[in-house]
Amino acid sequence: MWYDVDPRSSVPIYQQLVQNAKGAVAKGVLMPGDKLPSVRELAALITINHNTIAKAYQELEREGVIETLRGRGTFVAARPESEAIWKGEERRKMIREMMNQILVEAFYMKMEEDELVELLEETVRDWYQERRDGK
Amino acid sequence: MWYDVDPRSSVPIYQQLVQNAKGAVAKGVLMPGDKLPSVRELAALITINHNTIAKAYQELEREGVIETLRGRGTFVAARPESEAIWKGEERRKMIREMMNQILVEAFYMKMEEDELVELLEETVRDWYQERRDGK
DNA sequence: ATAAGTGTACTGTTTGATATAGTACACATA
DNA sequence: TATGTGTACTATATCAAACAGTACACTTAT
Repeated sequence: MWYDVDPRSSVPIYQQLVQNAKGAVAKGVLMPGDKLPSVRELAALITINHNTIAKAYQELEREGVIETLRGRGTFVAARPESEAIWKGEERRKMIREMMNQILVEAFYMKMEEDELVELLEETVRDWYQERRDGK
Repeated sequence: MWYDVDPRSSVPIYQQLVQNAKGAVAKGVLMPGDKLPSVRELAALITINHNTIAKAYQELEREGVIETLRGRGTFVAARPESEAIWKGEERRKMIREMMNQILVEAFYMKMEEDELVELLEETVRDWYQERRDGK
């Protein structure tokens, strides 16, 4: 499930939840309007403190991935048509940083320019293909 | 300089040093055989504890980026012709994870498949171009 | 031989983020 | 009215990161 988590990982539990949820939404596993487990429910499911779940949900809401309605629950947000600018910038920066790391690691793997371009293109094609196929 | 660091960043200082050094070597700013500042020298330069510098140097050596010679100093390593397999795997895994994050962020930016492929290819081309030009 | 400079290895201590535990409140819904 | 929702507290424990200080084995230049 998308909320599976590794408590022994060096990456914080709440961050794992954020990444997993974002990934699940991006891949179409979670659809806009879908209800997420309540903080206490999910806390019981994966044996994690409900405050930790809440922290993850709050970050997800900050990023516009989910919407929370007091007393009702949390739901996958509808993707906004025109996104707030600062979030676009935040994501642009993230992509630049990730790409830089990839380039450096590729260098140490002695990867050729064309080889890397091919690998990245293939990865992107596959990912969008899987998404179209419903994973 | 490659050893510039932000003490207020959420990413640990020693990790910043590792990333920066790897990046500098990959871009050709640091060349094989170049001598790095001694741990105490660099510690004084950027006002960081020398143990923190040592920790960064040890990680860099573990990754095969630098070589340390007792009593002599630390130097940028010559790139090995055939790298140990597990390190290749480590880097392959890193690239996969980075790519996944890029794909997710691109999704939230409503980026089209072709658009993303183009962006990535351009980034790679530019990076290798800069490297050829000596930055 | 001596002194200075190298990485390394300790012993402590402090700080901040993470996670837990327990409780409480305001809100929505059945 | 009762239950379930997110949220907000307080308090505590744990761990990695960073600091401070010291010491040792090694290399090199004086």
